[in-house]
Amino acid sequence: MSSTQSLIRLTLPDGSVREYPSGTTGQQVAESIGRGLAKAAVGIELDGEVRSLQLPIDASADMKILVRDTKEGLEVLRHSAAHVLADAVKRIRPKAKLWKGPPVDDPRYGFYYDIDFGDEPITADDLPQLEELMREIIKSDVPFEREELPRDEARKLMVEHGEEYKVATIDKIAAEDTISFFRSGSFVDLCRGPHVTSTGKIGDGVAVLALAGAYFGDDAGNKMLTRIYGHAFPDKKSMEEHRHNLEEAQKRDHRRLGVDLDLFSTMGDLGAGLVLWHPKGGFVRHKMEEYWRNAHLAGGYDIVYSPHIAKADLWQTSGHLDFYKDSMYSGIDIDGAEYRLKPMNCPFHVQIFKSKRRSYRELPFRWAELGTVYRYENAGSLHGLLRVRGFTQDDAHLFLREDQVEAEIERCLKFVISMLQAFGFHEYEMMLSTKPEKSVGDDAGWEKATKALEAALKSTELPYGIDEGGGAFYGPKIDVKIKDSLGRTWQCSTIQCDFNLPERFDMSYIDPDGNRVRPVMVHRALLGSLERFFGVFVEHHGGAFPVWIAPTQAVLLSVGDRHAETVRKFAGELSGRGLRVEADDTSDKIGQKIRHHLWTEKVPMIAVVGDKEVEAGTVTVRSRADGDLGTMSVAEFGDLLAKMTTERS
RNA sequence: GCUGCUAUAGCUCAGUGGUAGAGCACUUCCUUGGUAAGGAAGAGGUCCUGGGUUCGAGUCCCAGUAGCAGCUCCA
Repeated sequence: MSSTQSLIRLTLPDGSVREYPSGTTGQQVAESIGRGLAKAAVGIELDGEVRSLQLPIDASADMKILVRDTKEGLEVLRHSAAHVLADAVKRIRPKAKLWKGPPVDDPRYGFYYDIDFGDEPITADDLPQLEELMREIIKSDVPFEREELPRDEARKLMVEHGEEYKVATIDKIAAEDTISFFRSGSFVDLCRGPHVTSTGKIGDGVAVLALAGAYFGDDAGNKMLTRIYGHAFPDKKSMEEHRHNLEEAQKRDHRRLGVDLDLFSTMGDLGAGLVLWHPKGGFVRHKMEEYWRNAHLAGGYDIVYSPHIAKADLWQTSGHLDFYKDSMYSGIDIDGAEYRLKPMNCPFHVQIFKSKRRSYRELPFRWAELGTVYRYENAGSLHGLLRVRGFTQDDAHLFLREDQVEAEIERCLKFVISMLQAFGFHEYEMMLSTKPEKSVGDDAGWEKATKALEAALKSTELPYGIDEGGGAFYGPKIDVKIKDSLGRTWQCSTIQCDFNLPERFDMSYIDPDGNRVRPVMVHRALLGSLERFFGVFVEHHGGAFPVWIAPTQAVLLSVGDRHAETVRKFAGELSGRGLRVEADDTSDKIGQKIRHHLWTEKVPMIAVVGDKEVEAGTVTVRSRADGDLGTMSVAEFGDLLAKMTTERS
């Protein structure tokens, strides 16, 4: 360390400046400020760089002490927990070879460690033992000691330990970078850090959660290693809350609710990734589509339809066979020509455009279709309704003159937001993706289109991010992510400019001077895939659909058998008004009926009919969301349901 | 596609190489009641499919199919 005892000046976040001898460690600084702080500290930020507490500081800098419950502090905590997990693993499998163990930003897991177990694999049954070992290591409170080694010594150390992946990592570390290790007791791991000062600082909020495969180097061409997922929180209580949240998410899983509420199924003999819509799920989807169609017709769109298959030539011209052949189903021979199932709707809409000569006076065209497409997805990526092989896009294509682009995109984005709000999503994350390295179309076109997208984003006055180089090869795009009731985000909506297809299909319209001019093409989907959106919608509402879209809006319950006739009569009156109301005239007890309809079947409203109600021609209403709504006439109850239906609540 | 795990009643799941089980749901009966489970009886099975080992396979082995967790991919 520095032999000169010069002083360094550290500026803390509150603006105060403290002087220390050069070489003072972050830990010592924290202790000098306060014992409580020193205890909570897990790392420091020095001029914006996160570092370990045990490192000496040898220059003046802005310094922030990271405590365990900040974002940066948690990363250090979780990184250290990963290190302890590796230590635990080596105790039960000394021959295991370590690859990497970073903290991760995932709602379910805090960190993982990728390990090659060779011919001594572990199973899920070993996870509790690993968690127990981690707790022991944490309890023994062994110091984390950081040391730097010259390259050849570092290499030798890892070769001695049989850590071939670590040796490979060392060989990849740039010459000017230092090679550091962290020791805790007898365990040593090549690691950049930062780590907490001792294992005890990790605390008792740790868990070992799951086991999975992961490619070495995250490359599908490489060998598959075993990934162990864990989590670490500042305290035990947070960990318990996390487990509780995982359970809550499980209860809302659309695959679970799909079975429980009899909405849809994907299993059976029809083939993986294909969906059967049962009557109730079909009804909800029907209501979604009905709203969608009406909104499009009101919003200046025309509705078009296209077939499920087309000649391979069309997909050759569009470029799909060149770019996405692996994801397209193989050809079908029809009268000696090859046909393909459609993976997208756009070429058909282009064909509609090309079916006659188009004038500048006709533009813009806004053509929308609920078009069912088929894509071959890897078997392992299929997931309920969220990732399937046959799905319906709420697709539309705009064909525009250049002077219409900006206004149309703004109109589009506003439409996206109103549609998402109609389905109960009110929080968004929007992202503008710009020109990637490989692209078609000239720079001027890209710039104009990107500006038009950005102007539309600005007009919404909502925040958005920019993904530089994240656009498709054929044009820039806006993606909208929605946030659900559990705070998870889902990408559904997209607005994409396309410079490729108009070119490939040689599209044109006639301008005022009689010249042929290329139209601008915009693809957009509001809900994305209906299957996927339905899945997200189910999870967002936990299966408890709002009145306007619920398959059954209300059930009338008879208290005793003598009310059966009246309850059927009342339900008939309400059904006659176009409301989806059923009667439960069975002789179950009222408590059981309420439990069944309101809680198990998640019907939004129930109404009880007993002696009093028969006498007065009323019903006593209870809402799933708002509880007891009191007694009202049958007509009033009908008005309430009708009002909720039109207001989409 | 890859790694690992799983497949028994409508659902959730027990099941030790030797006669197929439970809870909930369902049907019927009793109960006639007032806002989150009244009682009794009954019915319900291609133990995923196909091979193999064995006197004998739901159970062990192999393959396929489907699902789960993750990785890779996602126009």
